Amino acid sequence: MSLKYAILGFLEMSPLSGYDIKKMFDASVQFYWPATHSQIYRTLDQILGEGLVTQEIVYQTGSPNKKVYQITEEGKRDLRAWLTTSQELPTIRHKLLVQVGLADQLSNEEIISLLRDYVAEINVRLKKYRDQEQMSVVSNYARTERERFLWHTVLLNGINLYEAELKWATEAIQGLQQFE
Amino acid sequence: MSLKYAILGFLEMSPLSGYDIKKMFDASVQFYWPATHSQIYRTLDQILGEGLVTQEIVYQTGSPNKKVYQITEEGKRDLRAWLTTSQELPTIRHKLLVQVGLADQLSNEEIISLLRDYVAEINVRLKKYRDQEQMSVVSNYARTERERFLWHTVLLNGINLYEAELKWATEAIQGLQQFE
DNA sequence: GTAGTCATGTAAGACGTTACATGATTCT
DNA sequence: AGAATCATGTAACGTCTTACATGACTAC
Repeated sequence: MSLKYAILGFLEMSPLSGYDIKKMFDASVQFYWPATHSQIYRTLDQILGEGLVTQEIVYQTGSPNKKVYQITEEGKRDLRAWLTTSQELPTIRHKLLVQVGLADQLSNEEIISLLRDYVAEINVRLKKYRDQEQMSVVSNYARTERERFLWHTVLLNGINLYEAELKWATEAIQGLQQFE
Repeated sequence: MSLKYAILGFLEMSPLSGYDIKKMFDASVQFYWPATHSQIYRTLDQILGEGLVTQEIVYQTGSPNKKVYQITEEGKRDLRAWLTTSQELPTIRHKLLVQVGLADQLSNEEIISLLRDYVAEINVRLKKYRDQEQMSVVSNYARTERERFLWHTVLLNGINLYEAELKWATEAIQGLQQFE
């Protein structure tokens, strides 16, 4: 149930509709906490039931009506409690590693092809991270210098991680060549 | 459905019971593809129905009877097809990063405490990886030099990854100190 | 005696993905 | 004419986790 807290975290900055929240996910936490709109709408219903948010229907002409959510005092307390609780290490389900571990029945070319595809996808991902860094999507929301620093720290994590993967993959390709 | 292929991969090395498979998961892929026994038994039932494995009941005295599974030709074909298919980048759901992104409402001490706990858990994890490297659990199963290399490559991935995380976390702690 | 290993399973619930469904407005 | 944006939702399905359930044997 971290989706719940990510949503509460955004609502703590300002009241938002489900649609707005989805956009904020895509513009920021997308890569380390993806969420679909169905998930978001369901979770909003749930936390509304728990009294962590209130809902206000905004009638619009030209665009569809929307439901704007606001965090309650109870929601803030709940969020704060979660934010100060240490979490367990993330579990990564890494298909490529499963493949590499079982790959002795493949040819070198086949394994290298898997690794090269991985490298290519990582480069795409890294570019997205660097674009985010440039555009500073997040700066629009960040209210303090410290908050900007925190978001930047989060971004750096992704860049570091994928650079480490890149290094690993190229070394693996090189190492494989001894089995020609 | 990668669990299915991880299981087929193990069965490709030798016939095994569900219990054996669970032990092999824990001794090798544990950190990048965890699985519980309920998941494994259900998946075995499923792939038995698909004709990818055959089942033989081994009656024992002293220990409970067991069901030993063997991969079929169809299973081997299916496995091979999956092994040569490029997978999408793994999605990591990283709670700590969600917390850090929303952490501006916390004090420096509170954030640093989160990061320190993270560092501590990573050190535990790294130790497990290094033990695996020493004990070479996998060497017992590896039939060729190349297979040993592949398993080692997989292990290295984890070590690289967590070392990158360690570096990131210590830098984050340092960076935070400018907001005293 | 009590904890651990061997060995299997079921059931409920939490969480996530994909597809289906609608409909006005605006931009190209 | 077609695509994108705004805006919400439901339903089915797939996957994963946790708890419940049993029972003999072995080692301390």
